[in-house]
Amino acid sequence: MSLTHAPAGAVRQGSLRELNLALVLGRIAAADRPPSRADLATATGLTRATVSAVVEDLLAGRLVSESDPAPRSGAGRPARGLVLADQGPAGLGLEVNVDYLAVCVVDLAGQVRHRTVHRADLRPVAPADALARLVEMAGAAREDAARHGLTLVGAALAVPGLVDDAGLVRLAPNLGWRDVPVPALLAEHPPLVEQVPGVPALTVDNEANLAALGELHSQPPGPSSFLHISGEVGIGAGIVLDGALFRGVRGWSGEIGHLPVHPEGRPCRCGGQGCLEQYAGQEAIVAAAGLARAELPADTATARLAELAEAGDANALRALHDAGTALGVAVASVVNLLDLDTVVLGGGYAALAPWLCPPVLAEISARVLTAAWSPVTVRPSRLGAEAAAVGAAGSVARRIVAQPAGWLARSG
Amino acid sequence: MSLTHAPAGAVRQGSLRELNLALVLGRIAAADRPPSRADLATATGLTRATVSAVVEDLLAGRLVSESDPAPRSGAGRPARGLVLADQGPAGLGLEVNVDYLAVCVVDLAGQVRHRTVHRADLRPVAPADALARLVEMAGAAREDAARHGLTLVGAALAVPGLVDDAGLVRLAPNLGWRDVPVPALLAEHPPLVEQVPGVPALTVDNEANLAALGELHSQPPGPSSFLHISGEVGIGAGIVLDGALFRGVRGWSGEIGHLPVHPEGRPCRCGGQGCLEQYAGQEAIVAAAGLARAELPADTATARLAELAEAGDANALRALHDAGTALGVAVASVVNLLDLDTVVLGGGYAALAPWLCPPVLAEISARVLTAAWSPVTVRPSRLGAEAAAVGAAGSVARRIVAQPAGWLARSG
DNA sequence: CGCTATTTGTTCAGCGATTGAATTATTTGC
DNA sequence: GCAAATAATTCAATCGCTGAACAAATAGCG
Repeated sequence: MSLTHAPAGAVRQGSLRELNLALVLGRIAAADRPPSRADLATATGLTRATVSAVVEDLLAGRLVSESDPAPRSGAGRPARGLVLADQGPAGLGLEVNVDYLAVCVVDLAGQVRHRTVHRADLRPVAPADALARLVEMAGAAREDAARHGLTLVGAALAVPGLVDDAGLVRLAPNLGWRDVPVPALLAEHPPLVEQVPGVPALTVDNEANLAALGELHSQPPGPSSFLHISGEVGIGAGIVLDGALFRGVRGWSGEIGHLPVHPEGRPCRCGGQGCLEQYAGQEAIVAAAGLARAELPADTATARLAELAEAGDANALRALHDAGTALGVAVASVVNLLDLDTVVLGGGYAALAPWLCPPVLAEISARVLTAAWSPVTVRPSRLGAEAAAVGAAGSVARRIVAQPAGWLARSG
Repeated sequence: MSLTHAPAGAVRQGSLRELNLALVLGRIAAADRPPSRADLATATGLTRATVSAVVEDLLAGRLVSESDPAPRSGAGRPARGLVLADQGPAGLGLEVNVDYLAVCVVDLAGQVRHRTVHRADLRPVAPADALARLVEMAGAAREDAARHGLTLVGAALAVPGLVDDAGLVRLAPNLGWRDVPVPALLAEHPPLVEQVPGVPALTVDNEANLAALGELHSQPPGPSSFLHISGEVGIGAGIVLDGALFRGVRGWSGEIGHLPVHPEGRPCRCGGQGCLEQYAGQEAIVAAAGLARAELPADTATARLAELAEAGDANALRALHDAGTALGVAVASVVNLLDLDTVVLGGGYAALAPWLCPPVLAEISARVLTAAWSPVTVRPSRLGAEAAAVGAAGSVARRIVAQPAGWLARSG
């Protein structure tokens, strides 16, 4: 229903080809079967002649390759199928979290081609040292990628905190980071990726945002608008609207953990009262289940909760039900506000989804005016704990698909 | 930070001109002074030759006209200023509300060129009859517009309720409408507007959404992302993100009135509990202020409240403060979620803003994590009660600006 | 008053990309 | 073996942008 947006800048002569390169490549990426040139022509509205010319450029630039034709019945010359190349540009995903470092490489098709996780408590580690370790892991990842014919063209770093436009980590409370200038710190190491026009060498983003992007680009394709909630010690959300992450005016959207669910309730360290985090955060659930915190390292708390709930432990079940109800109140607010029909429970919530979903759905159906006309789906995330790193790498790869001209200009 | 979006469809030969027509016209519309062709060339990145050719088309199509040059110091041939034409296409805005019908005409520049309001209690009137009256008013508006050289190219109707994609009014509780097929009812009358390719003859939308669009296009230009809250008997919100209305998956976004602000609080007719509407809706404020409802027609309730508050009536002041606090809890949720920096109080709230803003701001600063880094502005709406009708008409006019090719194809 | 510098706007040959029709390539079905 | 059908390419024509040259109009200055 919204007005079609014109491209932001001028539409110059050459832009025409750039736009059609992106259009055709995007179609190839979105197709569930390798499309032929003729398929692309009918799907895009371009003529076959134009599609052939565009595809020739894409083949020359090694962004797509020809594959076995999609099976077809009837007479006629057989088609040649087109698929995203499994060699060529790829994205590097980095993640610093409370209890692990992760690095991964994702290719154009969204496949994870490399993954390394290094478990360690990062809270006592200085930011510069944590990043240095990450750089070391990334170096190994790059070599591995090169052996598969992949060239890293950009990196994205996920951190559990607020990041500003310049990549400065303003505040990552659970990590103990404050005002960490990530790009400057990484600039002291040799460059991780090859520069490509139109692809930033490094972006830094909130973990919840990148996890949502990971979910968006996971296979098979899901809805293009949804809410992705990362339930860890803090609770963050990534809001995907019409296939694009919504970042807000300053990039700080999705702070669902501080939605007031009991306005006169428990005080929160954010200064507010009755924030969701105080009722559905990891620590709150653990406390409500009667577990001693000392004997529960952060990274096993959800596993332990799931175990207890599976075994029918009454305290754990009650704690999860109450957390789910609080979460449902917050989710009902979001759905009333944004009219989304899909909510994905990610991070630590993914493993607890069997117990969280019912109370969340109950609150939604009780509190959302339009739920009667169209149901809301609540389901666990597809990707595991490393959704953010995969989403980070994927966001780089997607950028090449969305703007192939930069890569093509580079490789001649 | 977001990826630049390519146009949805194919970029064909002629699309290039279409896009540049929209680009140049958009610049003329956005400029605060009449720009010259040279200004447009530097602003858009196109060459002066291209801009001249594009402007020639726009002049021929009567979408822009030449005006006195913008004052400039220094030597050189004087520029010819370009402004949006005050004759040519215009949008028709229609509104059915509980206690009035409104019709208005807005030209390309966003100026209101005609306005008619007909006060009446519409609740006992059948939808078909209400629409028939509106058509009659629209006929007069069209004649008046024609005398000013304006051609109506599309109509938008604002209703206080939920509307689906096809224009069916699923539910307008305060009006007593349910499943009213507006397009079909209007099709029985002679057409209101001239058909132009790319401009729908009629769109039906929620009043809160269109009021937000009215605010977006009001002069002088404000922020491109904000929340607009229409506080009437019900409370609706229009969410504007990056200069575009966000409608949600099914077009039912902005139901802020049913955000739970006291999850275990008063039951709401929506079936939920503790909805904002029960604490900050018109009826709730009136009741809290101790006013007898019988002696207060809906359309004077807010005026009476403002009067009492102005006079220092303790009950009214307390009622407004409590309502503002409840509203602030809901607004804090929205700001945490979407990271907006501007909240506009519209509808009945506009007149009550002096008393509502302080408690709203207090809740925001207490509950929004990022408020410390960047303040949130809360202010009353600029447009009056007919914001929705003006926004409706303006949305049609803006569509011509965004897609001038359709109009130009029509008028040769 | 006349000259120069400066800025605006137009003209025009050139060029890149799309277009549509014709052509070639390759397979199925009779 | 031949006709029909579908895929992909070739090529002259056309559309719209480009860049440079040119014409128009004014202020500043001697």
